[in-house]
Amino acid sequence: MDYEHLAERLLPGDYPDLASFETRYPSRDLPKGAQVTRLAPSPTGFIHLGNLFVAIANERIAHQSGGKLYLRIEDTDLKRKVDGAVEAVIASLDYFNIRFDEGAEIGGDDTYAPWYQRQRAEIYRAYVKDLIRRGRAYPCFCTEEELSALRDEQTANKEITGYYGKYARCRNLSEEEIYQNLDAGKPFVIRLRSMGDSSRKFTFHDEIKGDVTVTENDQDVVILKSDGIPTYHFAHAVDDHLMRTTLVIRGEEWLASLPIHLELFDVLGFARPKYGHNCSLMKMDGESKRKLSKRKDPELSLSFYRQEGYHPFAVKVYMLTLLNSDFEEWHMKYPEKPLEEFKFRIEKMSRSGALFDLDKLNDISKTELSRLSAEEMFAFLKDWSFSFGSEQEQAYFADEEYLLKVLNLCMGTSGKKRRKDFVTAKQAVAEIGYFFGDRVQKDAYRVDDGTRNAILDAFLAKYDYADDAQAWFAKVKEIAANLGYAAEMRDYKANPEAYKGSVSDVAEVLRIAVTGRANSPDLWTIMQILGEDRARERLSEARV
RNA sequence: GGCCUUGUGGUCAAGCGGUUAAGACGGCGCCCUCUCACGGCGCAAUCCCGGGUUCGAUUCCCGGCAAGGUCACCA
Repeated sequence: MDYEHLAERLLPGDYPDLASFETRYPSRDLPKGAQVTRLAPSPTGFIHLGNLFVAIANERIAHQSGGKLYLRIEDTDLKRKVDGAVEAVIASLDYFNIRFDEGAEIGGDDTYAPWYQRQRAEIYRAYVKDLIRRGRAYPCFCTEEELSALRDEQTANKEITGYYGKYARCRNLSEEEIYQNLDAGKPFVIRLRSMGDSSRKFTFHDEIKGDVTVTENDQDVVILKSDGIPTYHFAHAVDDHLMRTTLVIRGEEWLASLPIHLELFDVLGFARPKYGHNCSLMKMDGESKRKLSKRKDPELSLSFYRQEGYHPFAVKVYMLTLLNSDFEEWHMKYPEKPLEEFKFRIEKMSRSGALFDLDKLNDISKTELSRLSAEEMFAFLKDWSFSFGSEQEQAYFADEEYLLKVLNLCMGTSGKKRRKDFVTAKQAVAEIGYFFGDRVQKDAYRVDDGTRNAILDAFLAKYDYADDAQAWFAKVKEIAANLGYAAEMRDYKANPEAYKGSVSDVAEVLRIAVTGRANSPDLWTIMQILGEDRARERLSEARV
C-alpha cells in the first residue's frame, strides 16, 4: 500500500512539517515543579458547579506551583456552540476569583494560540496526514446505519461494541477499494489504526485516584470527522502537547477513554501529561445518589447561586472543603488568611463522589457573611438587589446611614460575638424588610386581645425614646409585673404556676407589634433605629 | 451486560493491623437569655456482607453485594 499517495489523496496540499510545531510552540520556561493546567469547556454557555469544582482545583495547582492556567475552547462540535458562551465562562469564573493567565479572549501571552480548536484545524490535519503516511490511520467509509447495525449485532452477541478487530471493516480495505470509494465521492472519516490489545491490562498512576488498572485500547477510534475536524480525543492529545500542559485535571467521566488518549500520545510521539480524574458532584434523589443533572437540578447552575445571593467566597469555601478534606480545619483555624495560602494537595482530593449538601453550604454562608463588615455587607446586598431584588428592596439602599445601622444590629458588630442571621443576600434583604415599609405579620400573637391591648397601652404610656436599654427593659418588667407576669425569668421558672407567664410573653407582644415577628434582634435597638414616631405608630396600630 | 472506580454515622470525612473510631454539617436535649441569632455543654447515630491471613482486623487478601462512571463522526 502506498501510504504516501493515500495521505495526499485524503488530505491534499502542503502541511507544515511536524517539527516546525515543536519550535512554534516551544516548551515553557517555568520554574521546576510548575504545573501547566487548563480548562477546556465546550462553548455551550452552560457553566455549572462541576466546572467550578474542577476549575478551582486546576487554578490552585497551577498558581501555587508557579505555573499557568489557560482557557482553551473545545468547539469541535458546532451543534453545541452558543454565542457569548466564552465570555460567560470567563465572567462566571472571575466572579469566584479564578483568573486565567492566557487563553481564549484573555489576552496576555498568545504564544500557544489559537485557543479555539476550530481555528487549529490545519494543525490537527498535519498530524493526521502524518499518521496516514505512517500507516497508523486510515479512512473509513462506514455509514451511520452500518455502524449502528454493527453495534446492534455486537450487543445481541454480547460482545464489546465498537470498531475494532474483525469488526473494523475499513481497516483492511484494499487500495482498490479505498480509491473506488473515494472516486465515488463517499464521505469518510479517519480512524486510528490501533495496535492495542484489549486483553492486556496495565497500571496507570492517576494523580487523584492513585493506581488504576486500565485495559489497552483496541478501538480504531475516529480521529478526524467527515467535516475535517478532529474528535475530542485527538484534539486533546495534540493541544495538550503543543500547549505544553503538564497536568490534566478533569472529570472522571474521562477515565474510561484514558486508554485511547494514552495510545494517541504514544503514536504521536508526545510525552504524556499527568492526569487527575476527579469525582463528580452527586445529589440525593429519593433513595439513591446520582450525578447532579442540568435538567433536574437548578442548583447545578452557577447562576443559581448568584440569583439566590450566595456570596461567591462562601461557595468557594464550600467547594474547597469538598475538594481537600483538610481545608475545612485549616480555614477554621485561620479564618482571616486568604484562601490562596492554603496548601492545596491534589492527592487529598476525594476518590469518590461527594453529595452536594445545601445545609453545609448554608452554614458556611452564614459564617462567611458574619465576618463581613457592615459596609461590605451593604455593598454585597446592594449589588444583589440591583440585579435581582424588587424595586421596593432597592429603595432600602437610598439611606445608607440608616441601613448601616440596621446591618450593624443584625450582624451584631458591637457585641463580642457576631450574629449569624444572614445566609444569602436574598434572604437577608427579606429579613430586614420590617425596618422599612414591609410590615407583614409573620407571627401571630399568642395572647388574647384584651391582654394585647393592655400591654400595648401600658407600654405606650410609659415609653420614652430617651430611655437607655436598661431603663427601657425595666419598664417592660414593670408592666409584666402589673399584669400578673413574672418580671424575672428566674422566678417564673421556679414557680410557673404562680404567673400568667413571664416577661418574655410581654416582650413578645411588643416585638410582634413593632416587627411583625416573634423573633428579632434586640427590640430596644430596633425601636431606636426606627425612631420614636414610627415605633409609637406601630405600637398603637397593633391595638385591636 | 462488559470494563473501570468507590464503599466509615443522614451528609462531608479523619483513620493506613491494637483508637473510648477525630472533626464539621444536620437532628435532639440542656445552659446562657425578654425572643431570635451567637456562644457553651451534652446525646443519638457509622466501619456494606461473607470468608480468609493474623494473637488481633475498619485497616491486608479473596468472593459477593451495592453505588457511580463509561461503552458516538458529543465533549
